[in-house]
This record gives sequence, C-alpha cells and structure tokens, in this order.
Amino acid sequence: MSEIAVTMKDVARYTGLSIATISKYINGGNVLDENKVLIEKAIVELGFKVNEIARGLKTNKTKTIGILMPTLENMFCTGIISNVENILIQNGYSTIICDYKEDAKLEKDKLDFLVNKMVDGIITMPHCISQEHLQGVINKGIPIVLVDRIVKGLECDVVLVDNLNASYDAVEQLITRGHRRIGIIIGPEAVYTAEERLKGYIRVHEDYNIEVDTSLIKNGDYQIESGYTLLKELVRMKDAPTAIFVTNYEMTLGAIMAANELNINIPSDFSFIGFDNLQMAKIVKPPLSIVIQPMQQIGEAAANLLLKRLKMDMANFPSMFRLKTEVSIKGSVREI
Amino acid sequence: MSEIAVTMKDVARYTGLSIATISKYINGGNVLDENKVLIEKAIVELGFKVNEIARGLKTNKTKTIGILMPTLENMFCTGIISNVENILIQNGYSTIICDYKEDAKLEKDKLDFLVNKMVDGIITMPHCISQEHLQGVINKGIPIVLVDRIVKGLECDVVLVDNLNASYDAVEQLITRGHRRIGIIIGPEAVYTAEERLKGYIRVHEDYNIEVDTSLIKNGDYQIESGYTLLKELVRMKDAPTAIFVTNYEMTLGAIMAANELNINIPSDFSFIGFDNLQMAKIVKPPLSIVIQPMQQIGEAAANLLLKRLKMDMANFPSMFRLKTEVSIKGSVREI
DNA sequence: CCCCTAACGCTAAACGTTTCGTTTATATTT
DNA sequence: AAATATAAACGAAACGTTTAGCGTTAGGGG
Repeated sequence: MSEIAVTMKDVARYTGLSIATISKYINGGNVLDENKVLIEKAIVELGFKVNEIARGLKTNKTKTIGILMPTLENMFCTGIISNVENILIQNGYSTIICDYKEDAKLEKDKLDFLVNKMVDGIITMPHCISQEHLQGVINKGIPIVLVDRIVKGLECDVVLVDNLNASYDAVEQLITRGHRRIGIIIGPEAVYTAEERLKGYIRVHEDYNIEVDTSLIKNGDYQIESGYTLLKELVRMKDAPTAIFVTNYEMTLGAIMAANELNINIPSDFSFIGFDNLQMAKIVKPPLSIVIQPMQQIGEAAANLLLKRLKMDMANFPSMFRLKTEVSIKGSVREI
Repeated sequence: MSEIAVTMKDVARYTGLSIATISKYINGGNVLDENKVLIEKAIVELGFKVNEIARGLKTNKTKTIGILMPTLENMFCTGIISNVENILIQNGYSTIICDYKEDAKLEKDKLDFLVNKMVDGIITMPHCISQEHLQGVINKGIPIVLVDRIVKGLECDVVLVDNLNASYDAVEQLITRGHRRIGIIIGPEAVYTAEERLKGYIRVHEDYNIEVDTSLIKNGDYQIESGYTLLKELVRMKDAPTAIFVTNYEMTLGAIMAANELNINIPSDFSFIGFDNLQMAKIVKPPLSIVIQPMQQIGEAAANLLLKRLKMDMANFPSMFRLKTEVSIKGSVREI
C-alpha cells in the first residue's frame, strides 16, 4: 500500500551522479546541461519530490508562514486570510492557517504549534496573548506581524485600521445630519478594535458637545445574534435613538434582520450605519451605509511587511500601518 | 536576536545522561525517578522543546492532519472545520487548514503541499481534483476522508449528507401543502451536492406526478448575490412559483434580502425554505423553514473515521457515512 | 605542451531526532 | 558467592537533505 519514498539518493543512483549534484540542480546551482536533462528525466521517471522535512531540518527554513486567527466564522478574518495568502503564494510561501476559536489557551497552544512547525514567520490577529509570549517567539528569530489589533507593550510590526476615526467619521456623518441620540452596538469590551471604536464614538460626541448617554451603548459579541437582540433593545427604549451604528458585519446582519422583523422602516424610523461587507450593503434595501475596511490592503500590507522582514530588512522596525477606512453613506441615513 | 536552539544534546550534557535516555524520557519510556527529576529540571532550565521537524524526519509521522477546503467564505465549510478540529485536538493531533479558493490548480497544489508537509492524514471537500491524484496520495499511505462530496471512481472513505433526500424531503413538504410550482435556487452544475439536490427536486416531482418546469430551476454559485438575483428572477416570472427552495446558506441570505427589498410577504406571497444556519433561521421573521445539515456530526464522523484509519484499522474500507438532514418547517411555509 | 582557470562534481559532515543492539548496574535466585 | 534475570542507560546508525571544501575535467593562452 505505502509506496517507499524516492529520495535524492535514488535519483543519484539512477543518473550515476552524486547526491550533492542532484541537490545542486534542485536548488538551481550550476550543473552541466546534459546532466540537467538526465536529472530531470530521472526525477520524472522516479517521481521524486523533495522531502521538505529533511530540507527544513538542514536549512531551518520551511518557506511556510503561519496565520493565526481568532475565528473563521467572521468574514473580516477570512477576507484577510485570503488576501494575505494571495501575496504569500506569489512569493513562493505556503501558509498554515490556524483558528484559535477566541480561546486564550488555544491561542497560546497554536502559536507554539506554529513555532514548532518551524514556520518562517507569523501573521496573527491577537486576542489574549501576552506580550511576553509573543516576544519569546520574536526572540527566536521568527518575525511576527500583527493584524487589526495591537498588543500593549510589544514592539512589533502591525497593520491595522484607524478604528477610532472610522467610528468617529461614521458617527459624525450622523451628527451633521442632525442626529443627537445615536445608538451604538459595539464589540466585546476586551477587544482592542471595540475599545477604539467606542473611543471614536465618545470623542465625536465631545467634539460636538453632545452628552454621551451610556444607555445608548450596547456591548455585543460580534455575532449575528447580539446584533439582533441589541437592535431590538435600542429600538424599544422609551427614549429611543434616531440613528444606530453597528460595528461589525455579523452584528449588522443580525440588526437588519431585527429591523425587518419589527417592520422598521429605514431610514424614516431610524438611520442606520453598518460595517464591512460591501456586497451585502448593495443588496439590502435601502442601500446600506457602511464603514468599509480595506481588507485587501490590510492583507497585502501585512503580507508584504512580513516578506520584507523575512529578507532581513529591518528598516523602520517596528512599523505601524494605520489604514484608513471609508464611510459610504447611502439611503439608510437621512437628515432630521 | 535569534536564540540558538536547545537540543537533546544540550539536555544530555546538562544532565550527564545520554541523548538516548533523554529521548526515552520525552517519549515516556522507563527512566529512573531521580533522572526523571533531573531531566525535567534541565528541560525547564534550558527551555528545551522537541524539534518536530527532526522528529518527523525520523518517524515519518507529524501528528498533523491536513484540512483542505474549497473556501473559507462559507459557513458550512468553516463549521465543519471547527468540528473536525475539536475532535482531532482531543486526540493529540494538530491541523493545517488550507483554502483552495475553488480553484482547480490550487486544489492540486495545496494537496501536494500537505503531502510535502508530511501530514499523517487528510480531510478534504473535493472539487475538481482527479481521482488519480487523490489515489496517488492514498498510495503513499496517507489516509484521506472526503467530506460532503464524492469523487467518482475513487475508493475512499467519505462522510456526506443525503443531499438527494434532503432536497426531496424539503420539496415534498411544499408539495403536500399544495404547492405545484416550486422554484429552486441550486448551486453550480459542476458541484456534486448541487447535482444531488437537483435530483431530489426532480425525483419528488416525478413521484408526485408533477411535471418539472425547467424555468423554475435557477443555477447560482452558492454566493449571497446569486441568491439575491435569482430570487428576483423567480418572483418576476409571469407564471411565478408559489414556493421557493434555496439550497445553501449564502444564497438563502441573498434571497431573503431580495424578498425584503421587494416587500414580499412570506409566506403569504411565497412559501420559502432555506438551508443551513439555524441561528439565522430563528432570527428572521417569520421563522425560516430550513434544511438543517448536521455539521457537527459530519465533522466528528470525518475526524473519527480518519483517526480510526490512522490507527491502521481498515475495517469496512471504504466506508460511507451518509448522514440524514432534518427539515424544519416553520412559519415561512404555508398551505395553499 | 604545459599550466592555469573556470566549471562542475564529489566526499563527508552536519541538522536533531528515534531506535536497535549492547553494556552496565542492580536485584533475585540458587 | 556465583549465576541469572531485569531494568536502565548508552553508543551509534539511521532519516533525507544542504553545503563546505576539495578534486577533477576541459579548454585556452602562453
């Protein structure tokens, strides 16, 4: 059943050359043209494949990048993964995608797993991981690029979005259209992006001299259901907001479903701004106003930054790419 | 910057024991209690970690499973991944998740990548991959479990859902409630599950002696947008269906958005049955009737089957688990 | 015709494990 | 006390590569 593996030794024997020459050929060294032909033939004939494990043992390089994400059930995460991967593949790298399911222990374990697998670099969206733990990995010579979130106290390359101003801008759009009571459905308190988005919400209120009513701030968990539940809560308040801002895709989805269910007319009953997923925003009626995160840019910037570090180019370390979001205002927002 | 790696040799030197003894200890062999203490201390002191690459070279085992999926942008896929992973982790295996982006070449490449990474086994939802290619991997002694789809001509373990009857049952529910013109939004023709679901639709029509009107069959691509577009097409037909059946989650989402946009009242204008995602089905109003695929069972069955093969238990090879779906009829369906 | 210089190929030593066959130390039996 | 059995530790050879460093070859200039 199990075919015995073909090694360089076999190719060497087959061609009458030495193992070293085969290795040289494989790695693009100088080999006589006639021998090139010979070796190539042997490789095809025997079905030789480089044993990456053995190679990795020698070189301490695996040409593999680890991607460590909090979840795969969130299209922002998977979107980034996709874009990162595209760039890496173009550069001859493979990827190992890990999902730590928003679990602190798993996050640590999977990080160690990646290190054990000898990945050459890591791109991660961190959650609970400690600064020390990541530092340990970096000290081993494995470059890390953080995505979407920073880790306090850690000197590390990072690519993220200006969440504070994303939120600021979105809410400002509502304020300039006359809204004063603006509900916000925000992510879990512990999550960096949620914190920042809340800060933006608060700051814009301050800047416009509007008092923040904390009862308008609803903490969800970035899942569909909390968007659904919290929108209902907001709508049912006795002093309900005139506009609602939801801060990620899944909760936006849930919120819209709740609005449909309650026969709420957007924007006449409420103005509404959601997050992410342009595709959906176009589909909904009225067209949804959303904050658009540049997922492609994020993924590409992270991948390119990591590639740079892998080439031992440590210029501007640690660098921080803070990408701008775009607020797309469509029919779901009205002036009052 | 880069700490020099600690090896067994260092632990051996530190403890005054031989490398062989250290290895024995690591792998749970018999070692004097006093030496156990000594070694443990050294390991902690030096920060030793087994080099999995070197170990893999020797053992030809990596305790790693490859999961190869057509996309991560589909919650059916990510749901399965999650459940598979849970079981594997419990059994001491790690996973490498690969996304081949529904691309034939990438599917082949990533499969080879996994083989090169010396994964001990593979779980995949295949698409265009040839029977030969997969057979080649199996011949190398790497067990494969297919999920959700079969590959024609390949003797291979597989875990899937009885798609034909899933579709049959759903449509039957509509028929027994008096519907005769039933629209269906189906996946791409080339995809196995789509084929099967269409067969079920056709067969139930035959069994009830209802002629199939092919203009009621709409081929989508399993994405949100096609659900949106195709629902509109169906609704706008001059001889529109009285019920619509949508055959995956993403398209269901799109279809619902279209329905909302057109101010269609479900179920008075149309009866509606969707697919997957119980969470969403509960949220929508009226509660959505859906076909529920047992994602957890699928994932667990696939993982357990693979684990069995990894223990060299080849009983009932190739086995096929054909799991049953459940049709949950809620308010979105009415009698006419 | 010889020597020099490239160009190419070879030998052998790593890389960090596991594992086989042996040796050494200890305990048990006679 | 000698003989034997057992447990623990050891040395060394693998696993399939890469890579110095050295040796060989052929061709060209003097």
